[in-house]
Amino acid sequence: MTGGGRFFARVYALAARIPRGRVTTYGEIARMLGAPRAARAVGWAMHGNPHGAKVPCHRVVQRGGSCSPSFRVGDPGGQRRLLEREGVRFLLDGRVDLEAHMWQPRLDAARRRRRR
DNA sequence: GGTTTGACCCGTT
DNA sequence: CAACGGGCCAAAC
Repeated sequence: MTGGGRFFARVYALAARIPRGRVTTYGEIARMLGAPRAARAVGWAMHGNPHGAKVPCHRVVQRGGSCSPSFRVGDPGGQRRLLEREGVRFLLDGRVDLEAHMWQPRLDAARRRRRR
């Protein structure tokens, strides 16, 4: 509501909730926040991410599953390496298999309940 | 308080 | 399939 840049805070909070080995898209985050057109703003929040490693921004990819074009962690393809390290599988095109790794809070919660 | 920017998304060429 | 342009939104300058 009111005030201010709660938007960023919400983006960070949501991104921080992304489980390991799971990914989501900027647009999806925007949608969860109630602003389906604010994908750009989400990317911006990540750009100014003050929380550092607290917010796994590397788990946020583009809609098609491709890694962010300007994502630099010091090494080219660093994001992919990080994701692969978490067990995320990549397609031959170099894109994340969203079908398999798209973060779905609902399913994740259910999965936890089953202790999967 | 208007202008610029930016780690996006989608339709068209 | 790659390139281009327009739209949308929220912060920084």
